[in-house]
Amino acid sequence: MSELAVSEPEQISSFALEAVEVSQTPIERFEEYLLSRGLRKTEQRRFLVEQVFSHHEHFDADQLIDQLPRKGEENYVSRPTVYRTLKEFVDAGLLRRFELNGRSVYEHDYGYPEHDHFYCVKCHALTEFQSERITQLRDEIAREHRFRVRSHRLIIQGVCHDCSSRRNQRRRQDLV
Amino acid sequence: MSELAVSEPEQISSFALEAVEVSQTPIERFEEYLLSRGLRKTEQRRFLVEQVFSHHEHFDADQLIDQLPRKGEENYVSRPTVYRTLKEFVDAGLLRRFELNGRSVYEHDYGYPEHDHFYCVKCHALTEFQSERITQLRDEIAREHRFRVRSHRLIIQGVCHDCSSRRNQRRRQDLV
DNA sequence: TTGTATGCAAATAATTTGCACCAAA
DNA sequence: TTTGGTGCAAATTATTTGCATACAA
Repeated sequence: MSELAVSEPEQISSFALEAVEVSQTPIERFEEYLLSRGLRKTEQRRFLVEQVFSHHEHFDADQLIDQLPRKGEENYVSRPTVYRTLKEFVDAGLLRRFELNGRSVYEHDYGYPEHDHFYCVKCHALTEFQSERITQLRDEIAREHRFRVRSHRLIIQGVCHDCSSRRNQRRRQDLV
Repeated sequence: MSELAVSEPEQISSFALEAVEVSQTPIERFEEYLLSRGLRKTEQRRFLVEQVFSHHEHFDADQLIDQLPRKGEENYVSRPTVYRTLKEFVDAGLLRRFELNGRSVYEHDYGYPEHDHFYCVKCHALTEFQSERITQLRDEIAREHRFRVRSHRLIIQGVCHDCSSRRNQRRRQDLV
């Protein structure tokens, strides 16, 4: 099976990266988006924006739902509404979405710097890194192919430093 | 909705790239894999290797099944067996797998050069390109982060040349 | 013969949809 | 008031699994 297709639930972690300069908070930007489309400011949307932009770096729908109030509790948001709202966030440019191991993973886009990921096939950690060189090279290659770039997604798979150094002895052999 | 998340069935196309030097055909290599694991050479496996390595560049399970014989016809292979066998191909290093729009997409790995993709958000074409510079940069960055690279996956999203040039007038405005 | 492989039907898992009711503007 | 939004239950889609049977070694 490919490295991108492990079946265990993955741990998702990340470095803290410096925030990008933005004139509005994600909340303000989302409100503007709603206004521009004639959509409504509801309790659920307000609550979800807050949650998503206070807690996470990467997450999938289930991880988000898990840390939301349960049915019956205050601020409960149903599963379909979570999915519908995540779509709106992507649409509004607040979140970016990609797929890993068959499920959708979301990460902050608005106010968050461009970055790529290392994916460790041992511990399944998804770790961010920044490199302007990648963007430069990407644009250069796209120019050569007359392709108009909108964005890109790069995941480097392999074994992270932790997993290849502090690995117990009897596993050393698998590490090359 | 993100570019990676269009819901229409995507067209998948590619450039012809030069084959990499290999000492065995995919079929031979698969047989060796089966042998090494004590698995059996069955009609279904033999037929699927042939199909996959004669027809496709990129495909998903449904596209493959569509061009296989139907139930009742000669060489019919059931859906579960197709999925099981695709997994074996990935395991054997014959195919690589990645996810696009929520489904698994497969491409030739064995005997096929390393490459990356452009994904056109207008026509949904997935087009291959080769660049050693990307691999170099990837390895350089990984070294800096002490990450042991096994492979990578890069998809550049945007608008392909065809879609941005021979586009009808009333669409010009969406092209940035 | 002996266990692996296959096909079938059913099960999963993630996500989406239809619809009646609710609420923001 | 009017139209969009929500929750619920059910539907969908892709993929996987249990199990009885078939077949390669």
